[in-house]
Amino acid sequence: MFLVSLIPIRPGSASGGGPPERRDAARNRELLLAAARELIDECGADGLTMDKLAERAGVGKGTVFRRFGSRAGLMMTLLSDAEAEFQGRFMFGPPPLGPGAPPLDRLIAFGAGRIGYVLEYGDLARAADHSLYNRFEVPAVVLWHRHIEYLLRAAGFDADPWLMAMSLSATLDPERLLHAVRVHGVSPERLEETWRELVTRVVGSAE
Amino acid sequence: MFLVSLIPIRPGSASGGGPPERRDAARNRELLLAAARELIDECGADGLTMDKLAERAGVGKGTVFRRFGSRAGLMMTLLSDAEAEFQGRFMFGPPPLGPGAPPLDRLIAFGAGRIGYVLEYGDLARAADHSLYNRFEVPAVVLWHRHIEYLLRAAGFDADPWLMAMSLSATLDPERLLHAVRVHGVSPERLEETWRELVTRVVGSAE
DNA sequence: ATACTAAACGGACTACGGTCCGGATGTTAT
DNA sequence: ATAACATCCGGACCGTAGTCCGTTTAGTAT
Repeated sequence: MFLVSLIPIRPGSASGGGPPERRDAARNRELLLAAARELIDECGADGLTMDKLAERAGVGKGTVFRRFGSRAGLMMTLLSDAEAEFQGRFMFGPPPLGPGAPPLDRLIAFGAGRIGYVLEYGDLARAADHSLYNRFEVPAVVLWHRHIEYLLRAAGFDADPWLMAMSLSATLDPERLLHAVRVHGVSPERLEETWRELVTRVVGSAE
Repeated sequence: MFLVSLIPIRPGSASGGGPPERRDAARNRELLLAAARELIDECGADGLTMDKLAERAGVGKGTVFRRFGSRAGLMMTLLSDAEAEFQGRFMFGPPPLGPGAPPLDRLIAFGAGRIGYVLEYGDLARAADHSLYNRFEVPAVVLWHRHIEYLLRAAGFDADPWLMAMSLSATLDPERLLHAVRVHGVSPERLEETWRELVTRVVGSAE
């Protein structure tokens, strides 16, 4: 089963190609991930700074950035298990999220799944999204986009599915979802219902 | 004609309430705005730093932040004329953007107007959007949201117009629009067309 | 004019993300 | 075992947004 990484750099020992990782590097990665989880437990994802992380893990700051590339890269790594699980569900899992259900049902389920994911991981998901530069070029983000585009096409939506997929993705942006829930008290059910309404109408008129 | 400021702080001598501004403060504001426009001409909006701005204007850094609150606040101030003009058009101007046209036509025109605005001001609009904290609570942003919500209701959309307006707003986010245009070569016409498609379908099925 | 006060000033300071490079370390070929 | 080499390490360093507080100054009352 092919999964697309949330992170653009080597995720460990797997993912073919290059030479294997040196043992000290692997050890430091584990130290860093453990320290990161500790810090997030104590201070929340927003309270994690790269300096604190380096100190806690007992490594230099350069090591942190060599491993993860950026703060967002670190957050993506911490989410990669959950991300892989979600990818597995919408690509190969049971309907309606996985293949087998009508495209519209899959689209609705995809949004609900993504909303649940974002609300579950909260600040972590938001921090992982804050790439600033290539926020839209992260492999996993590209995959979501292509999945939505594919479902739109499958549902018979022919007018610029690529761009419409981009617009629909915008709706699921973690920052916006969390803001709606935390500041305006919107319930997850309302979020899911609005997504359902949105995609139903976008796809529905395409028949 | 009531216009809602893009910036939450006193925009100058007008906007009643508090005591008038001291003359040195007013002079420094003008110095800063002139210096900011110069720097943006020379280095682009992304190349403007608060230190360079303070130095160029010949004032202390503290003064810059007392005036504008943040980098995003400065950018909003620089955009406030254009923003006021846009507000005037969609609230009081001629149809289809202004009142008089059917709600759906106004919605379509609003998106097209906003797309044009974002593409015209580019990095400046993006920088102004980067508040990070209360990005969604800026008065002008709230106004756009309420305008979309109002038009949705007027068009007969009854299922959670507030949240649907938020979803539709997400589509017009400067970062996304600029990314689509600059990285993926999407034309403004395609953006407008997708917006038209989106709101037509959302509103259309509501009858 | 003078004294007084509230506002504004300036720039040193902090916090943070991210970069750099000389030195240390693991891996591998001989 | 040794040498050679690629990789990794650490932490000093940088640029930037934003804060703080002792000092200065504009407006005002006398």
